[in-house]
Amino acid sequence: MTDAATNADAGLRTPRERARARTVADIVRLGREHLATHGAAALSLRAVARDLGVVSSAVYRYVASRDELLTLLLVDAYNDLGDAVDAAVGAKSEGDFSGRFHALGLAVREWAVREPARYGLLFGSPVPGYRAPAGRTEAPGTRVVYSLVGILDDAYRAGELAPPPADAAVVPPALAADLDAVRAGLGLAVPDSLIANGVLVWTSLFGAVSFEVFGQYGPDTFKAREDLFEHHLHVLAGLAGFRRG
Amino acid sequence: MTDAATNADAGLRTPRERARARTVADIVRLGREHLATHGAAALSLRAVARDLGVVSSAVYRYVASRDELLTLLLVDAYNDLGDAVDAAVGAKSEGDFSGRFHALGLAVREWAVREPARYGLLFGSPVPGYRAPAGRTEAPGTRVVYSLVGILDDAYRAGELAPPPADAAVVPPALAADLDAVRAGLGLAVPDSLIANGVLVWTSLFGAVSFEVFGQYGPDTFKAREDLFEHHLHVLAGLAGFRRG
DNA sequence: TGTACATCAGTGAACGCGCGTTCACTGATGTAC
DNA sequence: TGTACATCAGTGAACGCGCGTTCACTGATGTAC
Repeated sequence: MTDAATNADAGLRTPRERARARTVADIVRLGREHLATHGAAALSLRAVARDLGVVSSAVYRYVASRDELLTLLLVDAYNDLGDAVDAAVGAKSEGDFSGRFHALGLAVREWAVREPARYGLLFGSPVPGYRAPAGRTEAPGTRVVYSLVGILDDAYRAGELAPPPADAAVVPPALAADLDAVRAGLGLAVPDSLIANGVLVWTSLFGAVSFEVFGQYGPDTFKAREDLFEHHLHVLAGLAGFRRG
Repeated sequence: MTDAATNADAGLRTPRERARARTVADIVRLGREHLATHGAAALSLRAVARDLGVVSSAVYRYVASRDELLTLLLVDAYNDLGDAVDAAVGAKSEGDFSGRFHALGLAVREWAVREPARYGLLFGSPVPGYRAPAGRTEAPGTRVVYSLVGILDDAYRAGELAPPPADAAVVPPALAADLDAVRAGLGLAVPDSLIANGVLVWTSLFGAVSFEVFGQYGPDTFKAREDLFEHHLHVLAGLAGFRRG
């Protein structure tokens, strides 16, 4: 039994409910595999039905449409990535903010390299014609960035983040308003300049991962990709405000 | 007559050759529009033929296959972006390295915002099942990064780039070998640590643009997107080695 | 405990659609003598 | 300058394929009395 099926079974009474949950989990798993080999745009309910050994109309018992399957896969992928990041961050001690930051970055990269198609679904070009339904993907989709924000805010409160030099801390008023809203919405203590840098660190982390996963570096230029990424993480840590150490 | 058709006509003698070049340019233009509205994975020769007002088999006179049309569109988009970047950089005086750097970044973002689908084709998830043929996309595909590298190397030679602090300049040997190969291949003067930072600046620039274009920020969080991007560019300039100014 | 009924999973056929690509063909445009 | 021939653009039909989704249906599994 797969982990997904085990999870899906939790708290379900009747055999029918359990069988149903297991079938939904199978559909998600097969969709995942299909995604990995053929890409999101080519994801097809009929192909999933074939792999499931069932006639194509039967999957409509479990999934209302192709778009809903995509939503399930999106949520599944976000949670898988979120779990990987949480596990890596949680393995570091609570006060080791810099260690947690590095663990987060490495976990994102590792997951992306291991799951390039699912990473592409989450962070690549949007799937044409698909719009995520309101309220289904927001929570799982923000897990990583909230974890990152949490680490930086905790580090700041603990006095371990150095604010950027004054001349680099100037933020235009319209942007300051956005950043204030972020701070208020998430209950943060970090000042504007560090939030702004944090956003850059966030986008840069995913930019570096995307370039590697999407093949922008070309096949030969960088052989020491782990080293390159770790160097990037090191520099980004400095950008985020961590003092050298 | 479109610009593309004008360019395609250059140096062509006979009316037939000119008509042919104009038709190929029309096909590329229609493919571009199709791309913008339906995405790369949905790009279809039949749809292009319909828009061209011609039976589907007729386009095979001009384009050997769907994959070749994709290649044409890839090259077309790379060159369009490259032209936009060259124009923006060229508008700054030769010695204004920092200005050139900012112009490059802003031009990339502006082009991407104006052409999200083509940007996605170049920098999003790879098109499933498509592999660029060797030798067709490399040159146009490297225009922007070569421009960036040129600006940074020129600035370094002019003494306007400060190398990072010694403790941030440590590069592991395997990565140093990659960076040495880059330096030798491109005839650069910049030291390892600045090349490494330059790679991060490059990926971060596209990471920031991709987050904005692919909708990762969410619809509401940042209203002052130009300000945010300019702030990022400012910080990235510092990372690249430009002194504050 | 047994029976009548409701619920549900899965079938198979069908609808209407779009796709890439091939092929034999018609007619118009260009070229060589 | 006129004619015979070659080249090329575009047609229309066809091949075989896959897709999402609907619908009436059969049988098996569960539930209420």
